[in-house]
Amino acid sequence: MANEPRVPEKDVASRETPPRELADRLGYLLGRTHLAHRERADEALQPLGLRVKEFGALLILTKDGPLSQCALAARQGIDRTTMVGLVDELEGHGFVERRRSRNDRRAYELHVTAKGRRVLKRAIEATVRTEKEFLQPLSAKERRQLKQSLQRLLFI
Amino acid sequence: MANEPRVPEKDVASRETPPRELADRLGYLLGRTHLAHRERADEALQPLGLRVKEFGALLILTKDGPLSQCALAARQGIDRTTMVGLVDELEGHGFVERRRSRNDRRAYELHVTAKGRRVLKRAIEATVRTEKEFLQPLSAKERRQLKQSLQRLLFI
DNA sequence: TATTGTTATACTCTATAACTATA
DNA sequence: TATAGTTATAGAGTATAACAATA
Repeated sequence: MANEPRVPEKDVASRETPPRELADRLGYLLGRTHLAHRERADEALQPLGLRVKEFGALLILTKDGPLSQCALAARQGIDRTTMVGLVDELEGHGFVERRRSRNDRRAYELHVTAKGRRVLKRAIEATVRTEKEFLQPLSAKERRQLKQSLQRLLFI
Repeated sequence: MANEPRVPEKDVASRETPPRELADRLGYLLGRTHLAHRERADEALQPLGLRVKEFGALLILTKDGPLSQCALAARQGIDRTTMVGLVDELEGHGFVERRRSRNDRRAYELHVTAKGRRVLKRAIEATVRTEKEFLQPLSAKERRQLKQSLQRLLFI
């Protein structure tokens, strides 16, 4: 059975008075920035029938697919039992096809459909636009440095 | 009744292969960085009987208290029904006291105890240390710029 | 025996609705 | 009527345990 939550969340970013005591703590800044950005990204993806998690799955499958559900789950860092519902939803929208693998008949090969590729293209455009708008307050140089710093923190 | 979850989460930051397709997307970078940092912060706070949310509450109460539960909830951007359990936990540890307000006998005044102030001092030290370790890969200038950029994105 | 996909189940987090006591 | 705190409840998200089919 597919998950069908799709409930519009409250605007977390604007519903509270910013606590001055926390405004200089890295954890607070990261958390609030992440939340604010994800809200806008989900908003931009909603008309396409995607959320950020499904967008990520579609992106990975398109670049590196076909993959099994287990392999995809590992790539996204989620449990394989959670992946069932995620693929149900992608398949329900016609973005992905489950094909039994010839080599290993326990596993599926997840194939992105033509419709899936079309929606991914639009989703990429939408999220690139969101990112640009979100980074508006920063100069081009500051944007580059922000992303570089985050990458260094993650991948070093 | 107080919440007593306190379940050690999996190490989300290290359990997956970084998908190259996502490594340049702002949303992915913010999400992973936030998660990785919060894991370390929760780890550092756990011996003190705190998690990041309770740490924030204690911080706000110490700087701007006494506050009512509603006022504190508004400051933290959470629901007042959720605040009940949070204060239960803080009171259970002896970090905070509920005193009936004289002016408005429906409301409490939340007072930080001496024990609460002691633990907050240690919690601040622990999280400052965590932040420093986390930002290690960056130069002093890069750290300043990272936090400044995040603040600009949030508060402008 | 181990692994893939699946279901049932449970746990965490959080919010809504409804209650009480005060205002 | 409205608000502070509380409880019961429900929903969303995600994980663990157990199962069938296959390796």
